[in-house]
Amino acid sequence: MENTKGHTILIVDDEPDILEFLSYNIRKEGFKVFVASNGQEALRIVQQINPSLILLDVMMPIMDGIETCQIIRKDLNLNQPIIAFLTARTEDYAQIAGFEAGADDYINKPIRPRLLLSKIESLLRRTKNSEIKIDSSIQIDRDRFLVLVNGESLTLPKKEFELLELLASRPGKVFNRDQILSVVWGNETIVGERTIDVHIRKLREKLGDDYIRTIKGVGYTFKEK
Amino acid sequence: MENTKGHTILIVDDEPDILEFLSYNIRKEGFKVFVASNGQEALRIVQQINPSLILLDVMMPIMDGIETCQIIRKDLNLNQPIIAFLTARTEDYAQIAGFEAGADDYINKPIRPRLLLSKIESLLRRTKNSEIKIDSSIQIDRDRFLVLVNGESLTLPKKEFELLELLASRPGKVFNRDQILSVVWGNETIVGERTIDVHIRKLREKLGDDYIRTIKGVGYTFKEK
DNA sequence: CAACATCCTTAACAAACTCTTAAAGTATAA
DNA sequence: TTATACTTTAAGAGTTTGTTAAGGATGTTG
Repeated sequence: MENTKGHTILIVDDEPDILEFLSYNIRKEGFKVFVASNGQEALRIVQQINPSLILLDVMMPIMDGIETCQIIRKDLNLNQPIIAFLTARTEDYAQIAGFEAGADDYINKPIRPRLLLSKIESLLRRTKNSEIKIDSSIQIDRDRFLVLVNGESLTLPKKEFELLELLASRPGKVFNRDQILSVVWGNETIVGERTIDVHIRKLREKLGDDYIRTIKGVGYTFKEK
Repeated sequence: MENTKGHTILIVDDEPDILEFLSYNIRKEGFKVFVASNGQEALRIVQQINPSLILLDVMMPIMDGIETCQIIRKDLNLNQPIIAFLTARTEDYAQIAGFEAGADDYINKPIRPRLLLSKIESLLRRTKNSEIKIDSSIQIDRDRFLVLVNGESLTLPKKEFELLELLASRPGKVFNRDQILSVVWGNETIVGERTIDVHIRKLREKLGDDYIRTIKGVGYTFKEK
């Protein structure tokens, strides 16, 4: 996979302190950073630099983040950037509006640099990676929580999706029950012996029996190729 | 089976506390331990020490674990190490990305020393490369739990697979019944005298009679070359 | 807020598969 | 030849997984 460094990032916030704090930290990691202090300014800059990622404050004078986001999403000439909103924890209503406007993620203030940076890297990685294409007959879209099987699109419940995502991330590899449990359920959660099987059952019901194979005494594997 | 001690382990994490905690515990068990605090440093050290196993934090500054893993996996000059990711359960996306990047396993934080050590031992027990290639006519793939014989792929039951794995791990070497029992069945399990023979029978049935030879009064051996 | 829907988990039983054993047959070495 | 060690077969004991239904938790809608 490609190095995430060298990407262009635009930060939009009306508070100069935050702008400086963020740009300093992000620049230090080797990204190209541009800044804007309101939505209008942001739009102008976006046209010129075509950033890979925009960190967008929600509450700003002149033009707020949600409006800005909507305008960017409608602009078909743009190489659509990843957009992450910066919000205070209390503005939870904003998150919903934000997703509707086309945001990819949220970052809560106060912002911890280290967490921010790893989130940025993971967001940038997602550009290339948000779709797993197993073969022509099945596709997994992480952003939309969607699975395409033979042209039909399915939305799976969370656990089923995560389980499928894990198995499909390495077709052919056999995942044993411990590995499945600790990825999908976490190490602390204790669930009964049959829980995995039931979810496998449901996946097979929805996808067809050809995709997931049982290796008895070992685990499960997603069909290769 | 070979002692797992004496292996070289590289631990990579940006938090000094974790680094110290882990290296103390792992060293105590007799492993050679090296440490690095980010991906770049890890890459340099890997070149020099060629570790058997790398414990790799996902979120790190400068270069994160996933990128590091990808680079290592692409380096054909390297004797490919086993790679286990260290993750917090909340970073669920990272776990899956980790598998895609070529991880063999992952260990969830917070880390409990006992569990960690037993996981390390079980990881090291695998051969470094997950494929044993005996010759052009037979191949054993642990990841996929698969045996390729003359182009045909077989999935063997667990015990048969483990037995074959043992014999094939050192073609030509004669394993006596005690050795086979203690590796495949474990030292505690007591099974009858004929059990091994029956499994050998089944293997010969599936692979053909040419691969496993009986040395009467001594044990079994896998054909050399 | 009641009624309804969805998801996750569990429990109980069924089904499938694996492993072990016993028993009888065959090869081998002394 | 005869004892010993291995081979082969088949049955059933044992283990693992599949399936179904039901209940609790949570979310959604009128």
